[in-house]
Amino acid sequence: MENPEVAMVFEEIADLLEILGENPFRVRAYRNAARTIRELPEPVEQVARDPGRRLEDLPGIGKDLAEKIRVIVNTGDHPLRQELRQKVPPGLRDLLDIPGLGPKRAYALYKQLGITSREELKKAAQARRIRTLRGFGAKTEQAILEALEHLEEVSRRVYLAEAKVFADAVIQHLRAVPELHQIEVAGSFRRRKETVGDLDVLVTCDQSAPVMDRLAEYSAVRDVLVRGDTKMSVRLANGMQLDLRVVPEESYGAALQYFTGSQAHNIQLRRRAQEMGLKINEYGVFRGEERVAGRTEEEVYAAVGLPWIPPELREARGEIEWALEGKLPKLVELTQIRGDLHMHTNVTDGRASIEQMILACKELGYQYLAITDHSKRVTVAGGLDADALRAHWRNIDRIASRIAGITVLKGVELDILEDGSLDLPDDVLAEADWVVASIHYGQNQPRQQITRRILNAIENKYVHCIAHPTGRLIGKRKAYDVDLDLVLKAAADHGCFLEVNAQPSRLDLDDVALLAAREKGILIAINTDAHSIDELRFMEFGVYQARRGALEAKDVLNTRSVRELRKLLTQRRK
DNA sequence: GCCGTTTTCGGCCCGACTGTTTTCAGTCG
Repeated sequence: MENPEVAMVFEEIADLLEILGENPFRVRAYRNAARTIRELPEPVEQVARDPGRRLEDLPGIGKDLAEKIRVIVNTGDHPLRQELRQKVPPGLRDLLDIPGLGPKRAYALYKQLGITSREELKKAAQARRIRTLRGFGAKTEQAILEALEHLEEVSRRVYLAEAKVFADAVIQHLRAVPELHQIEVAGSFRRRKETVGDLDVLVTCDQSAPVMDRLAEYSAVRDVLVRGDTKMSVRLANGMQLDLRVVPEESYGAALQYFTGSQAHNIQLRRRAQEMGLKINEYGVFRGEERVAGRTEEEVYAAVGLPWIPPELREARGEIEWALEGKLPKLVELTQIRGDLHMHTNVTDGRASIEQMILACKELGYQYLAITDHSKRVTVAGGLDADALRAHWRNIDRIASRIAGITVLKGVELDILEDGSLDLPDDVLAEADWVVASIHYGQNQPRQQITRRILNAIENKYVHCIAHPTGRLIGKRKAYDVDLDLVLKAAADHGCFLEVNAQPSRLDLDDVALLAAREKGILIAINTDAHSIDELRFMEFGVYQARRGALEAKDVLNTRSVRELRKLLTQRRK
């Protein structure tokens, strides 16, 4: 049983308990457990079945939840969920996604009007029956109707890359206001999550009116939703909501910390403050009435005895412990990237020529690049057979010899075929400087089969790296049903590299997998998989994902010099 | 339901906002 499945049982139990008005801390315990399991880098089922391991050692898992996990992995479900479903129709959970509706009101709607789905809710609202309930009014009823209309848009998350286009543009637009001092986008955007729901923009300024006026007239603002003295919300052209908050200078750091989150990180931080007799809120760190910090984030963290923690790590995955022990990683930075090892040219499905790609990489300041066009199986992309590939490589050599100051590796994106074999024979691969292997076909194979395919590739010494190792397309296509734990183990054992694919829709390996890969000492290549010159700029997003996985420069293959790189590639083939 | 060099019981992050209400519960981030 997969971790997300186990986590979903606990999530549902948490929702149902909450709707029933159970102890909120008991609800939180189930949610914490769900999160722990979802982010566990190995199958929780494996921990449960290993007599040498204790589920109780996992954070937030005590005796009771450990037993429940055992029941779930053995039976696929837990009686408590069934019991709760008797008391609360499961459809009621769907109401929790509607802004303004929480567990209490959802239960009131069910108890008093018998509503058990969004559809029934809509009918009741249209019939003006909701306003008759105590605690509800005409405004709430109207808000529910509107929320139901726009639910898809409201709950939509966009790729970080898309959010960044808007965030950068808004910041640039607002900077023109002379009254503006500081401005930054907080929230999950600042933590560089792979998708972003809305933008939280913080500013300090002499007067808020000119800043808000300027935002209102921005071309990408579709609607102004709310405008007060210190807060303004707008809807952007792509459907995203943007919240602008004006905060006092002396609270800027505290507000930035607060609005950057994550919520789980903030809870841990505040608990620590509490133990020290302090209180943290968005206005500062307080001892009694006295503000002891708040102007900068560094100040806020220092007030609770911690160094500043990079936003990408603020997910309550042990970063506060790292900070306390002086073990915070020195995260890899874009400027440390010396080359890009996965890209395509117009010889297969790319848009730019060999020469254009080389020149563009040189322009980016890289020391090297690898050209990795598709192998023959990928027919839709015009994949190359052995002869065509050899000719392509000769061509690359010829063009590269004319361009000084950058090293060009002759590579290939080698298809891992459905039967587990590789698309080109070893003698051809041996002639390549660099081989990335990946799956394009047979993505729906059962777990064992598809895992075996990837292991075959890892075990072949001519394969340097596995590209986009899970094949997911965020929000569009699920990952292959691959046993990532086995893949990581094999990669570590065989010295095979794994990729973070920097395409905004891919970004796999993801942060959680990277944390596990880092533990195992696997070297990660951050590659753009660019199909055009523009896409070389996606490197930034790959680096963000690597940072969320706590990777340092030493953990990343393509921070190495050409010499070191060549040495590592040779080692792999021994 | 979890957790503990102040605790095995009594805590569990914190404040703003909204709409509904006459002092606040529910929701949200």
